Amino acid sequence: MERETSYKTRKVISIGTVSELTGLSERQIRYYEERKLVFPERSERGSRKYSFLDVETLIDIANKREEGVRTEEIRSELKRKKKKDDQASRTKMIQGQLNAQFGIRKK
Amino acid sequence: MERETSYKTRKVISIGTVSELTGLSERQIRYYEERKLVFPERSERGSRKYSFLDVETLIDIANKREEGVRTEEIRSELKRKKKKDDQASRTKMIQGQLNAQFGIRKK
DNA sequence: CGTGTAAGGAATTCTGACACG
DNA sequence: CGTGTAAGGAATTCTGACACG
Repeated sequence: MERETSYKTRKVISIGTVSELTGLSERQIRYYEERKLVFPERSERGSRKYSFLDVETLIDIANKREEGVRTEEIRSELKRKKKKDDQASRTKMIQGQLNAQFGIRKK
Repeated sequence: MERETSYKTRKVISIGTVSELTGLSERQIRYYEERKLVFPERSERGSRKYSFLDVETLIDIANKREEGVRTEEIRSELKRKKKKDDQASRTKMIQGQLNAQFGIRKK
């Protein structure tokens, strides 16, 4: 069951556009990758590709950084949030499977 | 009331990526713009930027072309579809305004 | 630690044109 | 009509490094 990647998480935006969208320099964006805060994919020829979700994450990072939060601290916060989101998504997926099998009505 | 452009319609994808996503050559993509089938925006320095919706439109175009449909014909079909969509969107917006003003409950 | 910058190269994108038809 | 291609230039992106601190 191939889930088509959504508009929000599909990695198609190049770093220059991400820079415009976030107000961050390309240097900063690459550095946050080095510090494991964001995980762009690479195109065939090696250029970084980001999703809208990545852009939002980067905006969050920019805000935290302005408050003086260190990248290491931001990284652990993001990890916590990710874990939570993953759980929510797993729950939702299981719910979907139940609906599919037993035809539970929603709405 | 500034509507934040959605992930689907925000124009952020460059032509190389669109080419990968659609299987069309850059030449073809530019040509379809010349024939008014798609309307990319331009970045500050002039490179074309497409939305996910544009990508879907281009895939539709590719399918039609494979059937031998001429670009001019595709253009008028797209115009018809666009008119319909615009009407649906206008209806929805008015509905939203009504809800906002009179607090009509949905769900 | 976080970010700027100069460096050199490789890949991207653009436009206008010629080609075939 | 629809698409390929070679052409030349301008802008993009990449990496590794030095700098400040």
